[in-house]
Amino acid sequence: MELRHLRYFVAVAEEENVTRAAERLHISQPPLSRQIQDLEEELGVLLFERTARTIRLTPVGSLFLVEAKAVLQRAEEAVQRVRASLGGMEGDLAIGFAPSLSVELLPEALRLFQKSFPKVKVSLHDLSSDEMLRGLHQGRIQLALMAHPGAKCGKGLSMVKLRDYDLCVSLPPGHSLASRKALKSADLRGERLLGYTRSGYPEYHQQVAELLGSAKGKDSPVDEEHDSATALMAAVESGRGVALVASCFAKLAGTRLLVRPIVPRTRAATLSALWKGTKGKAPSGPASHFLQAISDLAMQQKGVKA
Amino acid sequence: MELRHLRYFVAVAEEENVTRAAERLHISQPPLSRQIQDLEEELGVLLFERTARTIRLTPVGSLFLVEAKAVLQRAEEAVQRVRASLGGMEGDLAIGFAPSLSVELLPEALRLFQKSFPKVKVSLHDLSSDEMLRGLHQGRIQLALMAHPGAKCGKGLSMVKLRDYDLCVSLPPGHSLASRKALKSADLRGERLLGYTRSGYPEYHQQVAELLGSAKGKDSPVDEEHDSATALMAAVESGRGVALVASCFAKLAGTRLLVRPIVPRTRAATLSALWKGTKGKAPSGPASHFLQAISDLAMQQKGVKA
DNA sequence: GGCTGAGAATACCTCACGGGTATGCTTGCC
DNA sequence: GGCAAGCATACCCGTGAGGTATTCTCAGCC
Repeated sequence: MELRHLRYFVAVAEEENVTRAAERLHISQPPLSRQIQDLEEELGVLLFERTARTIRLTPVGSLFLVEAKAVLQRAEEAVQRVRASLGGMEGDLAIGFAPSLSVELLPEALRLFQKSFPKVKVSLHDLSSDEMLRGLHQGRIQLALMAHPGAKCGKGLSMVKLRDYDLCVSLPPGHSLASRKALKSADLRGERLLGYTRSGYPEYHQQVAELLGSAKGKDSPVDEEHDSATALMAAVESGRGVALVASCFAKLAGTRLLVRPIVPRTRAATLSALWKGTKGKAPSGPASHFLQAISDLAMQQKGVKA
Repeated sequence: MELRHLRYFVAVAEEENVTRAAERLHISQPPLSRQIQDLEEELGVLLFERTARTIRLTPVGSLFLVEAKAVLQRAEEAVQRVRASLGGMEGDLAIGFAPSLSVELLPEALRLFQKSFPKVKVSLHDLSSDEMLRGLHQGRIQLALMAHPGAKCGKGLSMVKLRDYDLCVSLPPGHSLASRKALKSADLRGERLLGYTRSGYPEYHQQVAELLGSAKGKDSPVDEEHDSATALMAAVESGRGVALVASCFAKLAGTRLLVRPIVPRTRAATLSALWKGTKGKAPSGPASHFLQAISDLAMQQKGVKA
């Protein structure tokens, strides 16, 4: 029996659903089923009652849930204590970040992290996606917070999704659509559309094209391209048009601009964390703790939203 | 971090010697070194002070030793509790055993086991080595206690060594060599030598031949062959000669025969436990607990001897 | 009752890593 | 200085954890 078995068991027990538990653990469903079966065999005990569509703890399983949590808790404590005895971890941590996407998570995560590891020197670097990937490979940054890079992520890097953001429309205050709580894609007909540059944000353009089609009879529905969130914000503020942005743009814009959700909900972007190392392996050093902090936070916010 | 890391760490910390710890864990030294390094890296803490020839806990390491033991303890407890909640494990356990070799360990191990698992029905089967191997494959026995089968163990079986036994000479009381505390191989010159059958115990014959060479100018130094310990005992008792036997024969013979060690010490046989399953994997069901009990006992007796 | 979709189990494959062997490196000791 | 004890490094191999594709089962629905 390994701690892995206990972590997996707890996830399944709490979700009462193997598929969801697998998502939470960032593995796929079948291996999780098998690990649970292995655990049951090793213990010689049936932990779950199964029907074809449901899985629920047996009484013995409930007992073992308490026990398993206690063991994991104790293991966590052991690690904490030995780390604490060093007076907190020291070291440097360089993080690359996409400001517009990470605005909701990064500041709070940073605050949490520095509370636990005050001696770690964190440096933040506003970089493009390509720069981040290069920076990771070259070791100039240990962690990157950026839009999900899809398949082109390259070898030697690991990744977790942190948070999905939906598409929204950003308007200047006083705009004719400002009174609406939510907007449909049809509402944008006739509006001058501002957006990010196609070269720097290809996924963004794909999403926008899917939403609006070639309804406007052009290659791209975007009439004017800007290369950063701040530039886009200024352009919208100046009244040159409206912009399709991710929901977290709202936080960035503060009271300068209005942000209205698109219905039905459409994915704009996924904030992911990347680091150097073979897939599935946690980063080393302070980066692992920062990742822990920001994932916890993301999970928490997700829970609140749901 | 997995429980494996903690088990390994505890072994190294307690032995203060990677090589010995590896033996105790039944793995080889280099992978153990690596796992310890992995653990240190993951914790971000130096657990051991190393010189080229020694390895000793750092102060932090000592702290973590306490913690690691506590975690393992807690995990063990978790398993015990959930098993206990089933009112103790039930089931059947068929064990094949070589009476002469297992006489020192088996009765005591059985007693310990039945104390913890009173509901398990244990059946003992006095079998030849070949019968045991077949029995394991066919599932007629779940565990075999027999002389170490060397390479010819066959696929699909796992094995651990439990205990080594040295060669001794068994004499009838009143024999001319009876007054000696220990015997050298030269002392046996001129004695009529009784032993086990060559077909049933090839390793035994090899050991004996190595000890005595062809000093007696024959194919084998053994003058008379018997196919069981009880037969051999009767033959020696009747005064037909002396027998080379494993040290545990003493327990079997009680006061009927004398048993004197050979110096220098020579390996006679190794008692091993075998079961069905891929290598390195513990047996399933009650067999795993019986194995646990008998290994613990063997370790303990070894400790006393050393 | 047949159809469909949700969700667990099964089958089979892949590759990372735990473990093995061989070897190197350091140092205490005769 | 040669030797041996003992940890680390280099490299190889097989196992098994995890992935994908598929099947199986049943609840809900028409």
